[in-house]
Amino acid sequence: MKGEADKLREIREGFVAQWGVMGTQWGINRTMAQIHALLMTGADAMSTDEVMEELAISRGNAHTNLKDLVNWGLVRIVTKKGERKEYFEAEKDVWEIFRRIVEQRKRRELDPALQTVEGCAEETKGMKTKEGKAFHQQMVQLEEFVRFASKMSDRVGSLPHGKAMQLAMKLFG
Amino acid sequence: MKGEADKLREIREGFVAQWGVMGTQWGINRTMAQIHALLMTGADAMSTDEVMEELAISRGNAHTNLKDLVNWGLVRIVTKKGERKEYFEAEKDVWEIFRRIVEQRKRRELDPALQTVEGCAEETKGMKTKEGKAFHQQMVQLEEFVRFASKMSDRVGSLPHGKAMQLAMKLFG
DNA sequence: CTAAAGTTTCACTAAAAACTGAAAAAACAG
DNA sequence: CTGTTTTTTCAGTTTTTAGTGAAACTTTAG
Repeated sequence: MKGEADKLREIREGFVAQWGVMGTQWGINRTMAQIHALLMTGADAMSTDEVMEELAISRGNAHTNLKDLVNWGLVRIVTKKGERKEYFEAEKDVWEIFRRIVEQRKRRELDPALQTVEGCAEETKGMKTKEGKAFHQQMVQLEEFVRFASKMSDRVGSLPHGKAMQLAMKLFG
Repeated sequence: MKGEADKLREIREGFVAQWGVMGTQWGINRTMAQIHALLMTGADAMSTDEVMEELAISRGNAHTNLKDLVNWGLVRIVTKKGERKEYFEAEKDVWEIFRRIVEQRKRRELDPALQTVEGCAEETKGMKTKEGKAFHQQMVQLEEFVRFASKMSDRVGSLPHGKAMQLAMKLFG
């Protein structure tokens, strides 16, 4: 008969693998998503070596992706007293995870888009031809939208979990 | 002296190129983003050959990405009377573009995630160990969140432009 | 039907991204 | 300091994804 611990390990491995696959579809690399899943579902913080072992990946790969996760604010470094090694621990609160992701994506995707679109809108401001006006108009629309999205991201980031849910539910029924 | 048309062409080319770069960061391939930018900022629908010419890409590439854009609902096929060729025309309304993207991403990213997480929550339902309970709890949290996100996506998709802005502004100031 | 125009597919190539493993650098205990 | 442990970097390799171009297929005009 199979113990509960074995069954859990199996299910967890399945989750980690699946999360990895989904990561690739999200435009995140597989390893990073897998490490995240692993840390998110584990009781204790893990060392680089433990992560390497568990996922059968190289040190370089483990290291880079752990550090990337730290940069995303999804994982933090902890140290155990008397030990020299770094351990990694994931943020587990789902709303907090969401906030961090929104924040980063805003920074990486929205902000650069805004710059581009702003520039194009500015440079076509006074155009007189039909094409020029249409292009300018399109850029203005886009700019407005990106600004809006940007603002929304900021707001989401500043709402605490419960409040957000409440408001959103009121808004959308 | 440089004419307005020339300047516009230059700016537009810049926009198309930039949009392509941003596409890659969004996890969308460069060509697809470029074609989208091209069609979004042009007055008329374009044929496959025109797109090939403008972006200096192969027929296969142009074809595949145009069809992908059609599948995303961001571009539609139009035919000119008396002509046999297919022409492609982009949705230009920014809010409508946003809705389509939300809809597709939900289908491609949220729905599969929900399945995975649901499964893991279900399979660990009755677990008795500390680890088992913790894992289950984490899965339940995730499931709730994904369901919430899913619902929000649907709601966004069903709101008309003006209404959405209004409501959102009220909500977030 | 036949031929021309247009669309789709696909084996192959090119480019980009991810990963490895080992060496270098940094941190630290004694 | 010196030796040991741990972290970081990076040149080279593998894997994955994107793109090419020509052939196959489809559609329609004559």
